[in-house]
Amino acid sequence: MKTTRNTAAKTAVLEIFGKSKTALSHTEIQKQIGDLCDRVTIYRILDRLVNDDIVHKIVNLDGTVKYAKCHHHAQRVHIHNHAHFSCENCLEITCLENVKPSYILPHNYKVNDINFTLSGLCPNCLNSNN
Amino acid sequence: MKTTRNTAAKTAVLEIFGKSKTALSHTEIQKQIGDLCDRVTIYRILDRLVNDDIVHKIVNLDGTVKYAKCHHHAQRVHIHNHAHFSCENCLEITCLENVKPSYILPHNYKVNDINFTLSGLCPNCLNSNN
DNA sequence: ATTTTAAAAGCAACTATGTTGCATTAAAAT
DNA sequence: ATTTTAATGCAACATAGTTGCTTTTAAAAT
Ligand SMILES: [Mn+2]
Ligand SMILES: [Mn+2]
Ligand SMILES: [Zn+2]
Ligand SMILES: [Zn+2]
Repeated sequence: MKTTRNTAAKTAVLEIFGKSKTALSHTEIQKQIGDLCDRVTIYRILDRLVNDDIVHKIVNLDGTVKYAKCHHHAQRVHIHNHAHFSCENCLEITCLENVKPSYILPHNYKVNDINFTLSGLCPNCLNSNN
Repeated sequence: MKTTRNTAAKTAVLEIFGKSKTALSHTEIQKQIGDLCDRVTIYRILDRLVNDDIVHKIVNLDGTVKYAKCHHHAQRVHIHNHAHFSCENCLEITCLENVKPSYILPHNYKVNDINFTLSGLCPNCLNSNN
């Protein structure tokens, strides 16, 4: 069993996630980290955090990849089956933890992971853009 | 109104889509196209086909982007709200045209597009792997 | 407290994917 | 046949992510 270590960089990344209400891309994290660590290190930290079910990965229709903290640890089978909203205007991606899709799958499919992303206009942009 | 033209390259791409039962990446199409046209041309054809609602774009959790023919033209509001299945073993992505997620969104969100991708093991790989 | 060990980081080089500008070609309307 | 402009080719660029290898360092063992 390989142990996971608490490094300065990892702590900084987790702190950034803690402060953010929206999902963050590698680049956005890098901007906040500055030169505290190398950009490769951020990639590796994100990989580890995803592996340890501490953050989850969100892939948008435009190809951008973002990460957000998990708010639902207890479960044994850890699937992020909630929706994500991607605003085409402000480009923010938010977890909609309470929006869970229901669907009926044909037999003989084994689902390990779900990516459910809705794009459009978020409440903020819908109001101001009218 | 700008008109769309039928070129040799576009015809070839459409033919490739016609023959394929699974979704195709730019690279996969390029391999089949050979040197019939430049790789940039394939990108531009795919963009046009997506714009014209002839194919739709699928983004997988591993970041790979694939395209598949649309089988549902008639509708006015053209949203590809069906599920896609991405097999972690054979790496094929298939449209599950009949699997449509239902979900309840909070007020004030305007949805323009949906990306709903399930990853796991497809029926083929589930059988042969165990 | 000191030593050990292997996880994590730094750095450079590389790959993969997608984009842009501009000159040239060719589909299709006239 | 001529005209128009969508589409292509090509080169250069941009961005995101990966890999190999050495060095550093967290934390376990002593
Ligand atoms: Mn989420
Ligand atoms: Mn589809
Ligand atoms: Zn917004
Ligand atoms: Zn499979």
